[in-house]
Amino acid sequence: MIEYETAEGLVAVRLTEVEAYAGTVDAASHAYRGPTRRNAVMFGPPGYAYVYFTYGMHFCVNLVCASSGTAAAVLVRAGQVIEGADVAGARRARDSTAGTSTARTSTARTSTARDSTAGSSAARTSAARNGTAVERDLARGPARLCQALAIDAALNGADVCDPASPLRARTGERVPRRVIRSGPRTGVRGAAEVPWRFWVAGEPTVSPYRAHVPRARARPGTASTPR
DNA sequence: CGTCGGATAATCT
DNA sequence: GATTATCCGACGA
Repeated sequence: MIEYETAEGLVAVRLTEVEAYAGTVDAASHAYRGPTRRNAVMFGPPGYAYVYFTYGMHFCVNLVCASSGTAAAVLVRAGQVIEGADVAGARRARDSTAGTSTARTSTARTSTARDSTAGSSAARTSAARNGTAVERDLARGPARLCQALAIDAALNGADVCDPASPLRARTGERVPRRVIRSGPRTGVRGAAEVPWRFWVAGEPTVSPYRAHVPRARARPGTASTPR
């Protein structure tokens, strides 16, 4: 489990999906080419958060795993929000509507209905609230998880093993070995065949797998000059 | 359901 | 200047 406590409240996530990165010997790792300013935390002692910013808009969080000098870390990819779903949902709604026309979200005030755990298939009432899907997607993916927890660059280097730290990793219920699956890591270019993505079978909060897609950006010279 | 392209800025060469 | 450990909305079936 990973949890973060702020003035807005506590949000706790039970992890269902992670990815391992092996540092300088792993072509998929940010540490592959040696220490830099960005990956410095990974080369430090274990038990700290390595937070990076990517695609110009997203944060992702790793937990550093090996002792100083070895840049091994685990990317926290997805999980189930088990506490503070209302806070997490408000953050997600806020952030995703940043660019759209609708600035105010009607769901912000009535988000107390998070009781559903039984087999009720109710939900998709009309267009207003589709609570089930929203709840499932709260932390489904590394950037969404950071959004739900409000993790940003300020938390890079945070001590996640200190119980007094606002951001902390905690041991939860043990997952039986046989329900853990593994496969290639998501969206990475180098060492894509290495099966170091791990997830809990059958969990709806596990993010969909996506292979790396090389993205050739629009031509620098042509884009800005309409004619 | 599925695939496709745009957004957007820190980081490294 | 190119690339990116991503997400979202649009569009087609």
